[in-house]
Amino acid sequence: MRPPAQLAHVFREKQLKLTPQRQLLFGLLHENETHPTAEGLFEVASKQMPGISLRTVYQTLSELVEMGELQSVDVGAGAARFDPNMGDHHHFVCESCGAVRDVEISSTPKMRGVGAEGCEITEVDVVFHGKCGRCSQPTKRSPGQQAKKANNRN
Amino acid sequence: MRPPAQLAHVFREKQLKLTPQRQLLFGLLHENETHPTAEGLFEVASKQMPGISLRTVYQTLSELVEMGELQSVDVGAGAARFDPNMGDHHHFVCESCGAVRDVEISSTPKMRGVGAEGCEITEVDVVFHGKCGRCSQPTKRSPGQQAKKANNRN
DNA sequence: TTGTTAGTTCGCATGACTTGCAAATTGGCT
DNA sequence: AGCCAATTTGCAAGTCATGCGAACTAACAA
Repeated sequence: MRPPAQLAHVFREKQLKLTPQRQLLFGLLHENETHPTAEGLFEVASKQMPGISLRTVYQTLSELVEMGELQSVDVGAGAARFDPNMGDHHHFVCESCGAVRDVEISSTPKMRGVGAEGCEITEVDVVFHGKCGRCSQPTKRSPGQQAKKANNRN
Repeated sequence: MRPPAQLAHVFREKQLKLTPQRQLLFGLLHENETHPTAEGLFEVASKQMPGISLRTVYQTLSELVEMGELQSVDVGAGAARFDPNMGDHHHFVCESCGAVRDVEISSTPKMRGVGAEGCEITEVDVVFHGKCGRCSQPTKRSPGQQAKKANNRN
């Protein structure tokens, strides 16, 4: 993962101004492994920069995604998650505590069957759903991260 | 895929009334391979039953999903798609024309790495993005189904 | 056939998440 | 210091989906 130190370089390269908001958000993202939502990142950012706008968080996240510095992860329910890990990986969602984890897979799946030949595949998204190690072991204490809202969109 | 003829059986089994709206929607879904959205299904249904409510379409789709007769497919952008194919399969989305197709994969991906052992996986969703055969061959005429809205959520 | 009633439909309000817009502000340069 | 285009911000608006209650009806009984 690219360290926060290269933030200035990243923005300048794209002719974007180095504002305090962007510095903060970029830093928070890279020290955060929880795949936060825009709202979640906003809450964290607000503690260090009380007046920051949720609109700015959305705006900055979109820019970073466009710049290829960040990926937006759709886990099938609720708000988009943001992930600074741009390497080849996929995601696991604990349906019990809501945590989202990066995971590697044994091999990238291939399409089979009629019609599969003519397609140009540009991206493959794999999302595993289930219970994480903590949530599937009820004898131990509950995990730190809770799913704040059920958000059963699907 | 279960034929529409079993509709009455399916509903009765769950103590649900066999209303004209449910009959229509169930039938439309099973003769439709395009993975329609609730809105799309509503438009088609409206032609055969002018007064039908979009609310009823959402309601019925939710019921069918809960009954395990239908699956809701999230392709990462825009509204949920509905798929009567409950067999083991995944999806391909053409980013050019917006079409969604069922696809089989060579093998279900497995999680690897630290922490992967303790997890109980209940579902694996794979979505391929790219260009379908028609859209990747510009010499032929354009496909019938167009993506009505860009809906760049991600 | 008619009556009863719990299950349904429907329209509107509301909610979650995200983007559009324009005024105010500010970073980067001279 | 001063300029100006980029940025931030708050609010309105958009998309997709669900909550709610009044009106309606399928299914069963008499």
